[in-house]
Amino acid sequence: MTESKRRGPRQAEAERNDRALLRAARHVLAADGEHASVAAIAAAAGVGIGSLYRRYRTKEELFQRLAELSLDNWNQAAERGLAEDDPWEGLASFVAACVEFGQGSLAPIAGTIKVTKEMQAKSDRSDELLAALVARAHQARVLRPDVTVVDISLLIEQFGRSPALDQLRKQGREDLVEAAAGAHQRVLTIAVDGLRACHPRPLPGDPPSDRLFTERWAHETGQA
Amino acid sequence: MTESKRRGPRQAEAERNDRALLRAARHVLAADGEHASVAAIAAAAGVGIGSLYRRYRTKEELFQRLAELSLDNWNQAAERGLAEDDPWEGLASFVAACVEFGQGSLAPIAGTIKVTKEMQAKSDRSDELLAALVARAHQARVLRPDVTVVDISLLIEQFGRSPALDQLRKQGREDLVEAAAGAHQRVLTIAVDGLRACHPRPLPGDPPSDRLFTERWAHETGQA
DNA sequence: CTATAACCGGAGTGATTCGCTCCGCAAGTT
DNA sequence: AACTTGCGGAGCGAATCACTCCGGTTATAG
Repeated sequence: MTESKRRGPRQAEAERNDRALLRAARHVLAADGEHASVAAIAAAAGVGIGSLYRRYRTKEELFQRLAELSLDNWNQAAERGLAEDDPWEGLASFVAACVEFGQGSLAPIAGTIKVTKEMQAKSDRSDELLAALVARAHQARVLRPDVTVVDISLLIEQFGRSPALDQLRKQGREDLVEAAAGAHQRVLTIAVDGLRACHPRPLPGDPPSDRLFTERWAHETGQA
Repeated sequence: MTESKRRGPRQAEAERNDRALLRAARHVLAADGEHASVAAIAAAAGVGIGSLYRRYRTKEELFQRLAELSLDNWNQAAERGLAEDDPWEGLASFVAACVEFGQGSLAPIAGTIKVTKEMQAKSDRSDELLAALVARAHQARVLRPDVTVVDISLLIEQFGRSPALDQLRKQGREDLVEAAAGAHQRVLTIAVDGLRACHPRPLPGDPPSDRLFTERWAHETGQA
């Protein structure tokens, strides 16, 4: 074999484990918050602690990678949404994709993430993409007129976790996890329908400031 | 004074502290999940650890009291909602009251609560009250026809916590807490509007099973 | 088959945090 | 002043944390 990919006998298993780790980290982070332990993450992924530490030198490094993946997922979902013809469906599918990924699971560790220049660029791009999605929906008059970009972000964060799902998963009730996921989808559908332009009454209070997001992330710019 | 109430020189301070403790416990539980420490709760309430343990013999006893308060609040809110003339306003105000109380903050400790006969009675009553609220809204044709009692419960649980609010509170950014609370209200208004009967399309998936709730609470019946 | 390289799992380690106790002190009452 | 009641937090053993280290296992090469 002259392939440049395979570098070891158990490379395939290693890649599977890596994916399982990142997925498990989201779930455990959602269930346990910022105190989520590496032991719990490794156990949820079905791998040993040693395997986790071979890939990520520290817990922070794993979380950093998770934050990067989350931003990538956000941007990809937004691009797919903009590629759709229907402005409403584009926005709705974007919200659904972010929720399904579990975008809200990293809220508890937001303050511990180092914002590198690379991350900052991705974050800026995510702001632009969401603004474009919202503007397009407003122009098509399918989105409630006083809904802002921040409202959408908060809605995604609010639904980015499911307390019922988290707890059932931790209890090991895998039989109910699917039902809980379906129920979560239902409630999300209800909330998204509340964004439609058919509701005449204005939203209460002032439009929310984006400081509700910017102030929650660390701003020390390390190196990429 | 022949009053039977005052039993000591600092009784008033003690009552204030007790209220502050219960309030702080909800906030810390929301922010830290099931691993919330008594030290964090006492600090958030502005009292010493000793004062906490004089009122509650163990951490579990405090959580137990919190669960009882939560059920009481639920039932009182439901009764107020039924007392309103407008079926829609009655349901909406019930949901808002439960969300504001932070009903969702005890989801992480649901599995650790002992269900006494007293609690079970209150829980049964809460089921009846919510069913009545929902049935009345359905009969008035103001509630989306395929919305069930479980959907409403999940919506309340979903909004019973605000990740942004929790994190800002933990960071001590009291200046932004008010703004975050207002923003949370906005998003809740959006979601509740999604419950209105004006949405013709059916909800996805099967109606959710109430096992999503019953299976998450411990069932060992201790004594009241 | 054997040898070897790559990767695995988890027991062990020092440091930290946990729930909880105990006690000296402050604040009211008489 | 004497006394009662509640206060705060230092300190304790136990539990848990992030992380290291190494003997075992699996897949390929010869």
